[in-house]
Amino acid sequence: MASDFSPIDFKEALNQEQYDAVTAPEGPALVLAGAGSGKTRTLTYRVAYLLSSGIQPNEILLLTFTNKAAKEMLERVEDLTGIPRHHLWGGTFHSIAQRILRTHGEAIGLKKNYNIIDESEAEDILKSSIAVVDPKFIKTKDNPKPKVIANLISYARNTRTEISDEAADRYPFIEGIGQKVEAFYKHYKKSKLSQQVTDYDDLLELLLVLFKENPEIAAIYQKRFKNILVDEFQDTNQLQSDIVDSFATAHQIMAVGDDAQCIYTWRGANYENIMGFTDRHPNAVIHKIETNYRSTPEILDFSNAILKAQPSGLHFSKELKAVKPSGEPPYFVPVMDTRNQAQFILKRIQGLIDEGFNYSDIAILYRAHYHSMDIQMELSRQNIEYQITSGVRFFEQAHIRDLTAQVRFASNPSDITAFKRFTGLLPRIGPKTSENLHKFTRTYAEKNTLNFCDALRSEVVLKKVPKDAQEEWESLSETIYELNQALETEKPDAIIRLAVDGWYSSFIREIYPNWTDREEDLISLIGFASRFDTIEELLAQLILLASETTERTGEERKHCLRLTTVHQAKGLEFPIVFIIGLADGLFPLKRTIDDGDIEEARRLFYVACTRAQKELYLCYPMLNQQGNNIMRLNPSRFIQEIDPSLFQTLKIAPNRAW
DNA sequence: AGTCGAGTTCTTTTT
DNA sequence: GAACTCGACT
Repeated sequence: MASDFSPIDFKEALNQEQYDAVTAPEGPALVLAGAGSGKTRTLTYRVAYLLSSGIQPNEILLLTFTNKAAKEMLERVEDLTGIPRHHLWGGTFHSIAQRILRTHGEAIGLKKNYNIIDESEAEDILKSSIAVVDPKFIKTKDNPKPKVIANLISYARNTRTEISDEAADRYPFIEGIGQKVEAFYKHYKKSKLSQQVTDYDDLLELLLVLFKENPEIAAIYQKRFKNILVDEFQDTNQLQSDIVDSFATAHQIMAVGDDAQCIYTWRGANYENIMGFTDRHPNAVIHKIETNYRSTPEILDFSNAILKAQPSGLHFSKELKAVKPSGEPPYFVPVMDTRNQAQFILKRIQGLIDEGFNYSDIAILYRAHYHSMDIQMELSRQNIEYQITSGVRFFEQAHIRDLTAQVRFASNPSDITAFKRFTGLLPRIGPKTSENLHKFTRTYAEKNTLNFCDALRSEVVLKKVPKDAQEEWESLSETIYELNQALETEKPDAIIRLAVDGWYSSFIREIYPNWTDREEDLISLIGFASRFDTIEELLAQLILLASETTERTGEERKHCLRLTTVHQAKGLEFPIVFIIGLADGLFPLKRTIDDGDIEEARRLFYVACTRAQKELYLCYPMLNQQGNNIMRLNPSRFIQEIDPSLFQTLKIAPNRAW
């Protein structure tokens, strides 16, 4: 209990800037916290401060951008105050929305057991919708692909613009594209509702619909959350901003962010949210936190110089002030090519280890995953362990999705998307056959007033299954039926265990040569499931926690070298940072130069550099070879625009040892 | 009509 | 290495 904890000495724990923000009186506040200035610290102490001044845990809403951030902050609050983290409402916008919809969704036609689908499933549904609405559309070569349309729709929804306008904007040369995409979307929406599934954007949109149509439900939360805190405010989009507004009707909000670190506009992040905060909350107080505890003055000077190249007027002026002792200016390292780059980095790392650094002190950052290929190869060649926050996430692995699809379906038999996923594993069953089977079973079940999962294992249905699949079908349908029955009585972990031991366990043995690895994953899923009280909550979190990457080896890997994209490195810090591929075409990417947002790429570079505490290496490969053709590359424009006195160029002769 | 297999192309960022 | 295309096969 909180009383067991000695009162926190806020004055002692914080600097003046932080203290002012943490103890700010009621009313809207905007905290502009630069990189490394203790943003998380400020936010967690703010929560602790509120709690210590008598606010109840369930009166605080803490909205974060990632699950990781939410977890970290709640843990720190718990350490500080002793209040268990689950007493607080903290999480991503999506997970909070999910939580509320699970309770009140029925008011807008969402059953309690609705399922959340991921991006690829959403694409599949959209694709079938397009095929229904306009069968010729997909076959016409000049038309955008379903994936691109899905992207466009999502962007429009997140920025709260008309889908038809967005489509017409992007494809002015396609006749009537606006109406078409609009029609696709309408069908897609209907399809999801009939399956009782929601995509990511639905969670946010439907929450707003729920609040709008049911003011009495909205009032519950508006009244309850006396304090709303939003992290990474610069990366919120219009949809999220509207959600914040729908909670904070009395301006009881503290937004924390750094406009210089806005790197998600491609996902609809709206710079205006932070820049126009004081307009929407007229009495807002701005707190600037500019003391940087992370980096040497040299690294900070360099980072500040990146921002100086920004066109003026689009940002709050700020300059990070260093308190750390002086170090070496950042190294600019031209290398021949990416292989050479890998060799340089490995040699230098060896040197750093000899100097007494640990592998875990070192991070290698890059713009895109594939930039790290050569480094990865070199690292495994030399048997150096590394931790990579890779593109493939735990939940997205095929076997995890196969298994959860079964549980999902048993829990919500209208989820045809899930049905297609696992039935499609059987021979001679593709999307079409799967759909027909579902339709047939439904009619049969209705006629005989049978439970759907019961009907699935009947003789009549079996006869409709292609011959090659019938044997597997008997075992599969039995498992689905068992799962469905178990939902009533069993806990989530028991249900997952049932699925792991069922049809799928024999199936993976036949399909995958490395089935033992995969079975291990599935078994770890049972452990994960035991953390949840209801199967709905488990299924939701499995999707929403998708970014919780393959961390099962997490514990033993903590001590090793980190490879990560700049985006995923946000919020982290390392004594030694290597940024690789700093050439025009790689960072910024060619695509960004051609038709992207250079300003955002520059902010991304700023984020990358401000991760470094002691030493920063900027590697520039002069040649890039893709396939057979070799191309000359220019140094990244972001380095060229910086005063050369702020960094030192390292000349490495091909054979010179470090 | 729908599924399967071989061959080909191209790699952003995440809830 | 995955995702997509295209032609062959049931």
